[in-house]
Amino acid sequence: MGRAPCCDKANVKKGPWSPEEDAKLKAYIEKHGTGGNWIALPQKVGLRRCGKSCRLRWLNYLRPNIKHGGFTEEEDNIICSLYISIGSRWSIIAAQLPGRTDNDIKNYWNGRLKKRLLGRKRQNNTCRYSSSTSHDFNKVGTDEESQNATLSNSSLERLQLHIQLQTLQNPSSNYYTDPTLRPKMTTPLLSEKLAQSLQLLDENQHNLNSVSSNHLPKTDPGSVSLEYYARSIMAEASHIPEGEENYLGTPRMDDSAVSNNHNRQSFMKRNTGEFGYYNDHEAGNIARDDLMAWWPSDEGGEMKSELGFSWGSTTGNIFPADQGIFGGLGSSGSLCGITQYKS
DNA sequence: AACAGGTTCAACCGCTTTTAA
DNA sequence: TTTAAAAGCGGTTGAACCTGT
Repeated sequence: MGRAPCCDKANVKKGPWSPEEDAKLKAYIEKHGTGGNWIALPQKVGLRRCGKSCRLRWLNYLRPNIKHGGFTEEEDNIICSLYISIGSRWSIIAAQLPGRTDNDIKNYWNGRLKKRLLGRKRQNNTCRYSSSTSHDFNKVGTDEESQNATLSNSSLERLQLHIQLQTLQNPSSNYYTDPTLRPKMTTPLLSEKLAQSLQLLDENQHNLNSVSSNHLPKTDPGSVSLEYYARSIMAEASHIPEGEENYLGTPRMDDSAVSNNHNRQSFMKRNTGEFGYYNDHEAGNIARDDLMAWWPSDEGGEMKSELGFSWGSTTGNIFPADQGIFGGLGSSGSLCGITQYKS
């Protein structure tokens, strides 16, 4: 038994909105507001539309200060970074881009940005994953369906796939020391940041083995790879002030934090998408449920894990977590190893 | 000019989350 | 605390438009 429909489907108009409908809805909301009840709104406005349809039309098209098209390079960078980091959380991504709607960003990503970033699915039977390290995906597996399924995964999964393929094709390859094995990022800025971060990791990779915490899993370097840096970059990039584009990979501390040698943690709130920082000594006060869950469980179960970033001069400066928070490692203030731990 | 295939984007669908009674 | 309704969200669809042959 399903739930009751939100409106009378038989008597509701569907399809594109006419200018008259737009004008009616816009005029009413501008004068009276939504009244906090979209379902009741169409009747008040005098529209034969579903309340959900009105809401969508208002939010995506009619409300003031909406921008359509003409995405800037900066916006591209933000979208790419966030998508790599958090996946298709369009509403959260949209929250970082004033005037943009989740629908717009989703369309832009699916229609253009993804293709630009990842290349076409296939071109002459190959996947143009990276211009410098293109792979023939037909070499991996023979089942057409499974290939398509793989190729339609998120960019993050594709990045992981890239790494896996590298490992499969060349088990002795070292992802950390051989730049040719790393996928290229779309934009020069992001690419540069990634390179910086990876370089810092190269220098500090040994720290991964020096964490003393029972909470940390053993870390397979192959699994602590690109996604962590991409995620780090995303979190960092969102806070880079204008004119300070190169600060990534160095500690972001305020004066007191520096003088007290306190490390800082970045976080992203689950509901608002808000980014923030707090110092180590505050970590225990953070409502863990507020934090973003970043990692889906392996087999499609609920998302349980959370991700913390940390950096600074100490190693293993982990949240006081007993169920699913991770160690970050730092050396010379760099963002480097970040370790996942699932509860 | 006609057609096919690709792209764009508004809108819908159905599921999940939140809210309020 | 429970439950139903509303809101929010992301995936998908399909019509309009674009581009190449």
